[in-house]
Amino acid sequence: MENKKFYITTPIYYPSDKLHIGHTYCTVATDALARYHRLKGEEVMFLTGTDEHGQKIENKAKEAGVTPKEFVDRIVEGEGGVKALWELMNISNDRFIRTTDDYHVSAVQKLFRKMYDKGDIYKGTYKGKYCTPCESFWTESQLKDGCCPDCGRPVVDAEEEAYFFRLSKYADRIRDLLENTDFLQPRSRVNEMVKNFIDPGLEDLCVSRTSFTWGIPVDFDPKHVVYVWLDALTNYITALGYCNDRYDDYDKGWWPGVNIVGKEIVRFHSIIWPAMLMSLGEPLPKHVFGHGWLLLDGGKMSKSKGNVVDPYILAEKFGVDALRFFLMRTFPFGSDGNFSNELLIQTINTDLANDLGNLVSRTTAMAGKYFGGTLPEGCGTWEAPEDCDKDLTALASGLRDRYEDAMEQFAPHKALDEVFKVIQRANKYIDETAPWALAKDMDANGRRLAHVLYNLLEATRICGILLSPFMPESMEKLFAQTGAPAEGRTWDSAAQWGALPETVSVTKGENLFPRIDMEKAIAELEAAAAAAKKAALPAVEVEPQLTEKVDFDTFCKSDFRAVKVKACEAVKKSAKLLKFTLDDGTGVDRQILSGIHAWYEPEDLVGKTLIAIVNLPPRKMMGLESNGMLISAVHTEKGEECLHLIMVDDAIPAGAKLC
RNA sequence: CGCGGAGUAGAGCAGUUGGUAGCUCGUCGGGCUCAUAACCCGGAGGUCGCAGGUUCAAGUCCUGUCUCCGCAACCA
Repeated sequence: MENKKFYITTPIYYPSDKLHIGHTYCTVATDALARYHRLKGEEVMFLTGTDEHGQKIENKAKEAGVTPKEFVDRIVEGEGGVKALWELMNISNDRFIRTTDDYHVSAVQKLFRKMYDKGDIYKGTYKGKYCTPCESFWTESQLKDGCCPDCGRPVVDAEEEAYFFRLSKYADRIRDLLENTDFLQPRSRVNEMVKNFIDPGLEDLCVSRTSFTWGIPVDFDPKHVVYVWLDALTNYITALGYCNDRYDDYDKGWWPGVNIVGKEIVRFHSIIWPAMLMSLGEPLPKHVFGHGWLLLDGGKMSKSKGNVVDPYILAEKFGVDALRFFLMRTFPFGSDGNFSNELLIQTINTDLANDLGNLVSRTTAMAGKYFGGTLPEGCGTWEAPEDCDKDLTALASGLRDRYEDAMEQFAPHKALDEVFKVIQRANKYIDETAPWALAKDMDANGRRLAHVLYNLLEATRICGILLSPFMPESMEKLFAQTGAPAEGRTWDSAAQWGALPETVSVTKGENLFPRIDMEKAIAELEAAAAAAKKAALPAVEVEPQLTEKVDFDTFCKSDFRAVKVKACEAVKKSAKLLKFTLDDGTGVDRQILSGIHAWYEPEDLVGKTLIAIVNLPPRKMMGLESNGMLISAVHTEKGEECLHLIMVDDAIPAGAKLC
């Protein structure tokens, strides 16, 4: 019997910058769904990847002084890059596609031609507003006050030759797909798409560009590159081998699959993507699910706001599983949610430390204390179950099915809620049965006590199985402590109360989820964020050089001299100023004030030979007169100003002129 | 202007097909001591933005209205 095939994808991310918690959210969710289907015994293919073409990356690479490929290589493969992040987050993707991969490039060219031959792609003229300095086309609606939204300069009417996809031809079928099937989820997204885009009428779509070159060339017309629609969306099938020989899974029945996407690209996935597949004569995705966003302080997180959350820091600090769990547990998958560090820590403490971790801890501790870690034979049954026994077993036995319902609806937050109802019930069960009281008379109550502990282990086992798609590593540790064997960790066994052998060996191990000190952790996170911000600043920055020329005579008028520090003291009531008494070779002491106390202590400077300009007009500072200026080298390091006084060889006599 | 979403206890949020308003934190009181100062029970606290309407019954449907947020060609 062949197992059911399940294909699931994340969007391919745009590697113009480091990925943040939002990308992590999406990928973790898809991973949990993939692992859930694997747990059910299905054959799973899980794809993620990167969308590497386009003008923005071309520009970013230019700024960085590297080729576009070098630029994306660094972000995708490099340290702290996309692949490293997924590895850290324990993402179980089977494949990773980069749109710069050879097989994808040639496949896109082939299917472009296929659609062209069919007549669904045709050559036309792209008319729009063009910003010459930015070399960008804009539509009427994109313009800000009639000017380029990027640079604010005026735009001109322009047109260029381009290829178009006959999207309009498929409008009716798309409307039907959206309105009358469960293709697009959650359902709330349907109205948005239909009202915004279908109702006003679908226009044909420009699918090629000549204004930049970082893309897949149209092979029969190489001055055009394929625009992102065809390039990016088709990754879901080229990665299976569609139109290429690299893989042969497309023909093996892996397609159609499920596309998990962020809400901002629902439009492309629910209108353009199915239309393209219709044109190619291929099956449509089973579902496109548009999840919500993680917001910060109620607003969008973005690089420009400087409020992006770094998943690396969080995973390192709180653990990968805790972070994964938090993301899935806290936010309804289909809608937006407000991210905060406080909420993260609170969720970890409440659900993982207090409820689940503590349940495991007290259960395993008691099994060890009262039975040496192995419960007696026969502990799985009890002749006269009390209400609390029935309650717990009933709730836990039915858990798998309720969990499955939620997961099938793409509602992991609901599935987790069901699991934690059982965990909370189990904690209550301990209070109700009071094992420590039973343990006082083992002769009379030993069998009852063993049964109580067995029930707790069973409830924990079932929860552990269902939590493993979310927290794979931690559940391994949990099973190691509660002694559940491999056959007691399966999907089937999650619906079987009593699947745990009675005499497994139970060991109390380390705390699965340590409690987090909220105040301390928040303080550390803020410090880390500040440090990261600092690290992002350029290592060394110097003032740009002046382009304006100064004529030689003017330069010669500046009288630079070597001077020796005879005395130096801080100016009272001034944070910055030092007062220098200098020997300038004239025999008369010269006094200069300099605002460098932040960098130098006065006693360290006495006797040094410095450089000063001596013919500046006198100037009063803090009531003291300064005659000239000491010369320093200044630069910025990690956003911090640095200053070095120019000190020269003490062999140079006071008053020596610099020229 | 258009489209979409949100307004529910002090805070943050749940509330599939309309039928006694829930959760986490906080707060007040009690219990327990197996456990990660954790666990269990109970109390206080909400006219579910506002105004109408449908209904035996509406946070849940309809109409109007106010406020906030997002989207408007690629940012999960």
